[in-house]
This record gives sequence, C-alpha cells and structure tokens, in this order.
Amino acid sequence: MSIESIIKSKVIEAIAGCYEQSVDDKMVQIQKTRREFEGDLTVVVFPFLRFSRRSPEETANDIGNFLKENIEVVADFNVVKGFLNLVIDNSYWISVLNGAVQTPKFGFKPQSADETKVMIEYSSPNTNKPLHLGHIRNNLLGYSVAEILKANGHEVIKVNLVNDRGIHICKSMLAWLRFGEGETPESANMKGDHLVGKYYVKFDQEYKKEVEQLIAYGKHPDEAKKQAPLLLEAQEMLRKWEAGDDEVVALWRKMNDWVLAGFDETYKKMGVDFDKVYFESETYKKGKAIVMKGLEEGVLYQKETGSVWANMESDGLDHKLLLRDDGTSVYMTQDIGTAYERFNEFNIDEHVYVVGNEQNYHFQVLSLILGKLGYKWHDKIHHLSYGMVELPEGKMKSREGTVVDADDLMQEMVNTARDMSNELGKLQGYSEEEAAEVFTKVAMGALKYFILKVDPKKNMMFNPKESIDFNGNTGPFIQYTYARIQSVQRKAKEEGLTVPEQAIANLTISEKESYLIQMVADFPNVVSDAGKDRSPALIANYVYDLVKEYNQFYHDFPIAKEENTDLRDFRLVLSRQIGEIIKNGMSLLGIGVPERM
RNA sequence: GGUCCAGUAGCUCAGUUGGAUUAGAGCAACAGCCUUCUAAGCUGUAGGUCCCAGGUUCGAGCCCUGGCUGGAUCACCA
Repeated sequence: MSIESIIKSKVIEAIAGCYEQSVDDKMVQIQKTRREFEGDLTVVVFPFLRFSRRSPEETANDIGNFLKENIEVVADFNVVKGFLNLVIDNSYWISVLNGAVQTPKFGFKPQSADETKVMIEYSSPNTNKPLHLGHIRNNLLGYSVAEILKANGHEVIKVNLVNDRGIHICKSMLAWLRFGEGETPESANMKGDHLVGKYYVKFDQEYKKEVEQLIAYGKHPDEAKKQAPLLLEAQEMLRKWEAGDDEVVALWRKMNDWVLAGFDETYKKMGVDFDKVYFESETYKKGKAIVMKGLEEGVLYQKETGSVWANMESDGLDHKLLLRDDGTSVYMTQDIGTAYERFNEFNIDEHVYVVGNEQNYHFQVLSLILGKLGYKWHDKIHHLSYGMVELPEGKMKSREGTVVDADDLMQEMVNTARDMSNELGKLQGYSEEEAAEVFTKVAMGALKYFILKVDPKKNMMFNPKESIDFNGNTGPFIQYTYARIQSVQRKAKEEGLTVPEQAIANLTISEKESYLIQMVADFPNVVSDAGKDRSPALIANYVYDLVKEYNQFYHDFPIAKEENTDLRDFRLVLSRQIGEIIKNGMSLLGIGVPERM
C-alpha cells in the first residue's frame, strides 16, 4: 500500500474521530510538497472546513497531530495556511528507492490479458512522393504511443495503410513515361521514393505549362485546368489501372516497389516499424457490403441518382456520401470496411488512428456512422489527432518546394551532430563506427525529442536551427546526463567501490534527495498517464524535469568523492536508478541513450 | 456562416482531477563558474494584464457564459 493511500485513509479516520463526520476519499487531496516549503507530502485541508467548523490552521493541526501519532513514518508536520505539510521519515524514502531498484524494467508492466488489445495505425504515406516533416511527426507519435501502450500491459498491433492508388500515382507514372527516359533509382542514384517524387513535381510543372497555353488560346482558366491533355491522360491511366490493364499495372507495380523500398530505408533510419502493412489498392473497395446492409435496414438512404448517403443531421452535422452514383466506394466507406475487418479479424478492443487534425471531422463522422450501423465498438476507435508542423518561413507547400524532406532532414541532423562532436573533441579515441553510432543517436534523439515533447494536438513550430541546439529541454541534454551517470558508475568501479544493490535504510538524506526519490517513484504513474492520454509529451517533460533536478543537485556534490561511505553508496544507487529511468523513459520515445558521448 | 482546436515572457514550450505571498523551463541578452561525475554543464540578473469581459468557488492559467485573434474543416478528393 502506498504512503498516499495510507495517509488518505488516516485522514478520513481523523475527521471521523475529531469531528464525527464522514468524508469521501475523493475530497482528500494529497500532493507533493512544493520545494520552497518544509516537508514531503501535503494534505489540503480546505475541503474539510465545513466539517470541522474551525479555522484552516486549527483543522490542519488537529489532523496533523492525529497523523503523526497514528502513522509511523510521519516524522513531523507543519501548517502553512490551509496546507498540512508532512515530513516523512528518511527510512521510508530509502525503502521506496530500494523497491524501485529491485523492480526489473521499472515503470513497465508486463503484457496482461486484463488490458485491452489495441491496434494503432500510423504513417499512412502516399506512394507518389517521399516522406516529409509532417510524416515524421506522425511516425514518431505512432511508434512512441505504441511503445507506451505496451509498457502499460496492452497488446499492440502496429499497422500502416499505404495509399498506393489513385490519380496522384498516375501523375508520377505518366510523367516518368513521358520525360523519364528509362531512369531507374540505380541509374539516377536516387532513392526510389525521391525519384518518383521528382516525376510528380515534373508532372505538375508540365501540366501548368499546358494550362497556361490553353488559356493563351482563349480557354477559360477553369476549363483549361480540366482539359489539359496531361490530366486527361492521367485520368485515362487510372481507368486502365482499375480495369486491370497489364501494361499500366506492371508500371504501377514497378514504380510502387521503388517507392516502398525507399520508405523502408527511411523507416529504418527513423527507427519505426509495423506488424502489418495494408495497401489501399487491396482495400479500396471494402465497406460496400456493410453500407448496402445499412441501406436495407433503413439507417442510410439512397438518392434518385443512385448515390448512398448518411444523414448526420441529428448529430448536428450534414449529410455524408458513402457510395457514388456508379456504386464505387469513397474514403469513408473504405474506413468503415477496414475497421469492421480489423475488429473482427484481430479481435481488438480499441483502434487508434494517428492522423493529422485536418481529418478531425472525418473521424468524428466515422465513429457516428459506425454507431448508426449498430457496431458496439464504434466508440472504441480513437483519432490521435496531431497539429500541423509549421516552419519559421511559413507553411509547408509541396508545390512551392517549401517542404522539408524527411531523409534530408535526418541527414542534416546527423551532419550537424558529427560536426559538433568533432569541434568539441568529444569522441576522440573512438573508432569510426563507435563515433558514428554516438552522433547518430544524438542527432536522432535531438529530432525525435524536439517533436515529441510538444503536446500532439497543438500545432508546432519547427525551427531546424533550434532543433540542433544541444542545450535546454532537448534530447541531447538528456542523453548527456545519462552518459555522465554511466561515467559515475564506471569511475566508482574503477576506484574499487562496489556499488551496492541497495541503499542502507538508516541514513540521513537531504530533502532534495527525498524529493528526487519521489520523482523516481512517480515514473510508473507518468507512464500510466501517458498511456491514458496517449501523449509521449508527458514522458518527455517528466524525464527532462528529473534530469534537471538531478543535474542541479549533484553538479556540486561529486558522488564518487563523498567521504561518508553510506551516503556515497546511497547516492550511487539513486544515480543508477535515475539512469535506469532515463533509459526506460527515452526508449518509450524511441530514443536511444549512448553510454558515453 | 456551422463545427472542432489553439491563444501563457521577445521566441519555442511546460503547467497533473481547480490549491501555497513570487505562474515555470529553455533559447536569445547580460554577469559569473573548468583542481568538479564529461563546460554538449552549472549559478545569477533581467523579462508576464496567463487574449478580453463577466460568472461559479474559501481559492481560477485550469471550470461556465459571451466576445476577440489565429488555424483546421464543412467535395460523387484521399
């Protein structure tokens, strides 16, 4: 039983004893004592005033006396206004630390059948262009949330739905046929996704030329945009693809394979992976049967022209198209079909979709329609919605060339980390491979941490220059602290000190250190909260706070040189445990920590 | 126009189910600190109408109402 729940129950007893009143345990608020006050834990007594009918100070004293007498580890208390600050005995904190030390994978729960089984879909790229900065946020969030859910005991299935069909793919294909001169990733010495992306841009350029020409010949701009020969040809290509035309399908397959190989490389560098990859070319017709059933049951309705709709007016929304006049599926239909399939095939309890906030409306409607169709799991689909990534120069526009390419960005981060390491002479004495491993970890840590520390739902500003700043609330700062902790442990060993498995209980430690232990003990709660909120930012900011506290306390107190051997041992144990937490916490963000840097 | 999201220091961001005279970090600026656990660090100074106005409460950056500003979205696109 935790100290908080013991105090809680005793506070209820105290109120029953002193005032003959019973209070709900929700009214008992216990929090960490703020740093500037003496004590470890604080009970807020304001809610009890109407029971005690005494002043806040008197009430706090009454309860304080009761707690001091009835709980062994409550060593003392003081009262400031309506706040009852309890001093908890050192031995308690040390036993908490020892408990944490002895827990393998501290903060992580083993997989449990009691927890829900969750599918998480993320990344979801188009195969007509390479991944960009927005995808990076998506991928990092998806991977990190999957890790966090696993650490909370959930079984997690990571999936990727690749959008490999549609008019945009045909545009790249057409431009490659027309202007490519047989270029391949090998001959051009380019990643496949970049090569295909190049032709997507090429299409757009040539298309614009055609449109301008048509306008020059007197066409109305709207008409010109629709009648440009390249566009008509691309549309024709899509029709052929859907009809299964051998040549078109072969080309489509070839270029898609290039792109997918390119994506794999990028995912690998980013450190993300999937348990299953879906292709839209295989799923785009799904959902039609479910919609037809809904139509029969009268949940949906059909217009005279043949299209099928859902009336969402009762939910304050408009009407939503589900099948076109020609009976073909739209995006929503497909999502209905794949959701149904996934819940049934994998027997999942929940489904998380990591998709940008421009699709908030889509997912709101998806859940409502599934509810209308009678699926009880319709409220078990969660849209993990994230904000746009903006640049200092303004918004990213692929047509204006202001997108930040994922591969370029990662390479730039690695280059910068290497340059800084060399400049500081940090990695002297390392082999080339070892050095490369370190600055790659640092570079990726910088990028990942910068993005994950921000609340997912907020739009964020990505400043490439700032992200490569290795100070402050950044990944490298945290990695650096970890490396220093490992250095302490190594030095202690070199000096012949055996780092004990546990700290000695009868020891006087500073209030700062008991505060640090409280933070250590908090880690499992933070992991749990991050799971509930699906927010890596909680973990990131917690780890930063812990690191900052650690640095501030121990910068001036070299642990290995502490003369009191019991205290030194205690500090070695605490420091090692904090290192463990940094490593575990960062792994939930998909960030590696180097032993030295 | 309807719906949803956001607004906290010059900039980028935290702020746990409402709690403490003084709302926190980092960056940028200024001033210090290398016999230290690794200076990729630490310490200090300066910087605020928590968008505005009401309301609820012993207590509001947080909750409610109304407004302002910015963003997203409202396709027989995906």
